[in-house]
Amino acid sequence: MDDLTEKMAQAFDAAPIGIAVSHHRVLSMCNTSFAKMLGYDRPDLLGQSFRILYPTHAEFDRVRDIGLKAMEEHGSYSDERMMRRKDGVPVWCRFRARTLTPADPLAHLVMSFAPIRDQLDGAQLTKREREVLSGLSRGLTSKEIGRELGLSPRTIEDVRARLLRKFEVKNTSELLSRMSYARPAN
Amino acid sequence: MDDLTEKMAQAFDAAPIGIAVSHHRVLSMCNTSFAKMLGYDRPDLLGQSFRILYPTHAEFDRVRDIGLKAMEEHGSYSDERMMRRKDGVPVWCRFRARTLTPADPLAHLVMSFAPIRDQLDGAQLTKREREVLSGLSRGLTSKEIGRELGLSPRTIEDVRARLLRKFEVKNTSELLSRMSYARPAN
DNA sequence: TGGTTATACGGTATTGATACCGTATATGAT
DNA sequence: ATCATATACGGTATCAATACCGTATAACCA
Repeated sequence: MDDLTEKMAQAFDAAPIGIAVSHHRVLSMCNTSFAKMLGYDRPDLLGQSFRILYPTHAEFDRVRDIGLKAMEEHGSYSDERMMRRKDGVPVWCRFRARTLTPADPLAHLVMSFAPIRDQLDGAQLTKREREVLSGLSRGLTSKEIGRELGLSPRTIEDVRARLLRKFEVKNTSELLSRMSYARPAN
Repeated sequence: MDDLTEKMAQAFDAAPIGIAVSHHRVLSMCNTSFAKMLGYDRPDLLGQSFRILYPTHAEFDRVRDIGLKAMEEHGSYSDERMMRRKDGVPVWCRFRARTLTPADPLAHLVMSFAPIRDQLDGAQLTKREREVLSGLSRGLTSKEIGRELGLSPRTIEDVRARLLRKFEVKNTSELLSRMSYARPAN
């Protein structure tokens, strides 16, 4: 094997950001940063379903279809999401994905994960707050988020109001300018 | 060479985030995302000084000492910085670095670079668009931004509408979720 | 020279966001 | 046990955002 490949493999493993490869939501490769970020050793993770890295099965199901359309069109997608560490502590991450198979995005995915807040901050957000935040960052209205979560739009407004209070911001725009991030260029 | 190394090298290159390795500020390895982000092909970059990737020599000097102390203590460092694309266009990045040689951090660095703003196919934001974006990210209304810039609120709405069209987003929330850290106008 | 875009401003109409009022249940902490 | 908080939902009122209609000027580019 050539020196170039060796160097790339070393850079992969030493990267200051978590990187993982999946095939149909099963992890086939990851670097040390990724494993450590989630409290595992790499051998524990290889071959595992991504299910164990999400807080709940519902969350695992929910995120599956998010971004599928963007990946079919642009080959890439990003958002922010909560991952679950081995000890159960939630980790709030900037997530970026690129598919190598745009026709069937989940068939071969390469992802990067960067923790954006310490665990304490992340843990302070409730499940509902994360779900609503996810919708807001995708530009959905209260009505649309309510439909997605099977709740009254009125309840979404309550949750959003709580988020605004917690982060001491004036409105949703200011909230998202603090919580969100950009899609990777390709 | 074993299959594991091969897989790691593939993941490195397909990662949705720029990754680079340097020895004393000379780039020894990078992935395709990194090269493309800055408008190069990888072979153009290998062996080059990082100098060419910064807007000015002064900026190149300035960032050298930034984070050195943090890396000596923790082995890693992160900030936001401006990189310079081959065509001269500045690119704002979330920068993360890990040193493999804490005693002399710059001796062996592994870095990740994530653009924090969409590239819009090379097109750039106008001065007005940046000014308005800055106001929006601070949660100001059109009326408030208009007052700040000495313009009619109506004009602010025009600029905002243009931003929404350019980035193909539904509303200001989705816009800001992609733009994070809007920079004040220059 | 005409076409495109950015800028700047006016109007109107509809929808969404935000802030209040209220009730109710469940949970967890002091 | 009481208090605080999260959840969930109803109403109303007001303001902002968004999408249209229009005009006008200036810059740049083929």
